[in-house]
Formats: sequence, C-alpha cells, structure tokens
Amino acid sequence: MPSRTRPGPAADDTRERIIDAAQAIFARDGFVGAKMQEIADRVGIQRPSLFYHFRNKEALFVAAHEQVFAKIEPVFRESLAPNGDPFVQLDRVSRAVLAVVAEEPDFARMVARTSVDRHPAAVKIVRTYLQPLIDLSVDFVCEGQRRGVFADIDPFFFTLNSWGAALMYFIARDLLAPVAKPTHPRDLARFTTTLLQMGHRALAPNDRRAVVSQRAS
Amino acid sequence: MPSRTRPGPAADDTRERIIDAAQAIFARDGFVGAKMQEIADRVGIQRPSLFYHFRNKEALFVAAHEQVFAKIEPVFRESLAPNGDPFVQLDRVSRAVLAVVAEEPDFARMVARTSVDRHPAAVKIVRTYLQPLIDLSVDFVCEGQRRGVFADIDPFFFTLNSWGAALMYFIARDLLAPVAKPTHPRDLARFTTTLLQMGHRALAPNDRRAVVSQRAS
DNA sequence: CGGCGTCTACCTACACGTATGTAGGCGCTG
DNA sequence: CAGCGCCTACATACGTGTAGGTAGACGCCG
Repeated sequence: MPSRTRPGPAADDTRERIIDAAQAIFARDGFVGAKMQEIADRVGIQRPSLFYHFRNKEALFVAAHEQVFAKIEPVFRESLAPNGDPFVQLDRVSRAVLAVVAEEPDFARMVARTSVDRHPAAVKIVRTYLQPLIDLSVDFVCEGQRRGVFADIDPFFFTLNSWGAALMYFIARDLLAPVAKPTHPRDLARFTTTLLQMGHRALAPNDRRAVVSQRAS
Repeated sequence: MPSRTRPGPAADDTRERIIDAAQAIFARDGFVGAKMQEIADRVGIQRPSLFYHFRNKEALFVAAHEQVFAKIEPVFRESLAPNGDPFVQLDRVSRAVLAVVAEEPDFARMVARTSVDRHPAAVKIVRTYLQPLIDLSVDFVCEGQRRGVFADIDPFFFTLNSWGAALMYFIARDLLAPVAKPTHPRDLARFTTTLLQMGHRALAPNDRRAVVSQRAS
C-alpha cells in the first residue's frame, strides 16, 4: 500500500518510472503480450526487482491503468458538468478529451486495448474505471434526449460511436500512416464535434423528416 | 495453400472448422492471448493435429484473417464503386459493412484487434489486408473533396473516425452492456450514415459559415 | 562516536508451469 | 497396402514468481 511512513528517496522515483514504462508496454501489447522483462529493461533494473514494488503482473497492470484513468476522469467529468446547452457540453468534452489524449497517445491505446481485450485483468479494469465514464456519457445523452435536444437513438450506441471515432485516430495513426501529417488536435475536435452535433440535430425529434426521406430513397 | 489436389472428405471439413474456431479465439484474445489448445478443444481434436493442417500458429492466424477479409473486401469495394453521388456511396458502404458485421461480430473484433495489436503477426495482417481497405476509403474521401462535395478535412482522419465509430459498438457492446437491447443493424446504419453526411454537409466548402460561427461562440 | 542491528532496494539463481512445435505410431479407407 | 488424418509422447523454450543474498543508509545505544 502507498501508506508507507518513510519511503526511501530513490524508491519512490523508481516506482514512478516503472509505472511509466508499464503504461507504454501495456498500451502496446496488452496484458498477455506485455513482458515483465521489457518493462524492467526500460526502467534499467532487473526483472525480479519489479516484484519488490508490485506483488505481481496484474498489480502493476492495475497501477498503470489507475494513473491513466485518474488523469482522464476529472477532465471528462468536469466537461460533462450540467451546463444548460448539451451541445456546449458535447463541444467541451470533445475538445478536452482530445487535448489530453493528444499529448499522451498511450492513453487512447490503453482505453482501446482494455475495451478489446477479454482477459480477466482487462475486464476488471473496464468494470472499475471505464464503465463509470461510459455511464456518464450515456446519462448525458439520455438527459439531452429527455429535453428533446438529442435524437431518440440508442444512447449507448451513440456513446460508443463517439468514443470509437475519437479513439481510432490515435490508435491506428502511427501504424497505418507513419508519415501522415500530424493533424492538430484542435482540428480533430472541431470535426468530431461538428459531426456529432449535426448528426444529432438532423435526427432530433422535432426535425426527423430529412432522415425519413433519405431512407425512402 | 488451399490448392490441395484431392483433400480427404473429412479433412477439408476439419480445416474449415479449425478456421472458424480460430476466428472466434483470435478475435477474443489476439495472437499472443489465443491458445492453440483452446482452438483444438473447440474443434474437438488434439492440439498437435492443428499442426497437420497449419504449419504453425501464425499460418493459422493468417488463414483465419484471410477468410474474414475475403468476405468484407468485395462488399466494401462494391459499395464504394463510382456512382456519382458520394453521399449515396457513403450510405451504401455504411449499410453494407454494418450488415456483414452484424451477422458476424467476430469480424469487427478481428479488425479492431489487428489495428490495436503491435505484434508482428498482426502488423503483417494490417499491411496486407486492412491497409488496402483504408486506402480505398481515403481515396473515396479525397475524390469527394476534389469534387467539392466533402469537407476539406484530413481524409485519413475522417476514414479512421468512421471506422472507429462503426466498429466500436460491436467491440464493446457485449462487454459493457450485456443486457443492452439489440439495436437493429438497419438503425445503426441509419444513424452512422446520417452522422457522417451531416458532418460533411456542415463542413462542406460551399457552406462553411455554420462551423465558423460555432467555433466563434 | 563507533560498532550493531535493521530496513530498503536491488541483485543472482532457480523452481515451476505452460505453450509451441516435432517424432513417430496407428487405424481406416480407397 | 499406401497414405491420409489424427493420435500419444516428448523436446524445447519462455515467462512468471520465489528464495535467498548483499550493499548501503539510518537510527540507536553504550
């Protein structure tokens, strides 16, 4: 437990460096793919020393994810704070999350990985840290729908759609287009937000005829 | 290679069943996470028998993905065939892909996994099978932009955004909401298409004022 | 103030489980 | 009887976690 009375001066630093290294490795390789040896190498210590700081691989996995979600959660929660105009909230959360993710691309990969992985360790992370954020999103959409501002589509689907759209870019970018020009996060936020806003406006309860006519064609 | 002169009556069937099982396991666990033992169990044969049909794990991995992309690729390519109205193409490809994916959820997970995984085996799959589809999407957006129909945003970003939005639902659905009511693929396609259409219309070169005014607020 | 015990942080060496891939045998079927 | 398809048994490699040891910092106490 972190409630150590007087931790050695260097030890605390090492613990931090282990978590940082673990984040990068786990983000890239997932729980099973990640090797403790590589994490140790990156920190510059011997592998068994990791077990001095963390009980086992899963404990390190949890610690690494805890740190990531601890950074994302407040940003997310504040952006979705009640505001009056759901579209303003949508705009805020899109920009805020993209800003965080843009400077720490590992974040996006970790979130994506835990979503895809069915390994018990990953599932536990999702249940504990990701699910609440998803719920928050879903509640937000529901509230917007209750007020008749958002379209009457499955809020859960809408939420996942949005998350997928936002995350995919950072996940696949360096793999698929190593030389792609780095789009500024501001522009990404602009497009994503606009996309979602327009989608919702188009499907909003009080203006649904456009969609119906499209489907009829 | 599948060019076997006269495969025994049962052998060919077994090979098929191995690939089917492998698809499910690889989709769930990725290359490293998947265990040959579990694949063999599911087929109902002993593990070493897998090596009679496939040289090694990676060969099976490739075969499983080959089959998936072989089903998706033509659907995708035909939907994006030149048509005149890019929005019609957008609509077609969205519906077509979602229809395929809806009846074979493993497809979505395999595509997502290979995108996230950095394992050499997965990277090779992406390079060989996924990259061409991505390129096709990017070309489609570029063509739409050249004609002034689509907004002038990074086509690569737009493509990944769309893929992410479409895939995420099927990836995370059963994990995050085991009891969510099953939305009909038709409705998903409707929402996704409309979202993208509206986003593009809103950002289209000849009507960009709406966006600018939104950003100014 | 110097010697002692102890704690931290790390090391080397190893035990153990598990996963892939191979060697060789056996039965069925054309 | 030949060979396909599958089996049992095994070789080998790798990855986690443990046992136990060591160097140095620090408090303490005679």
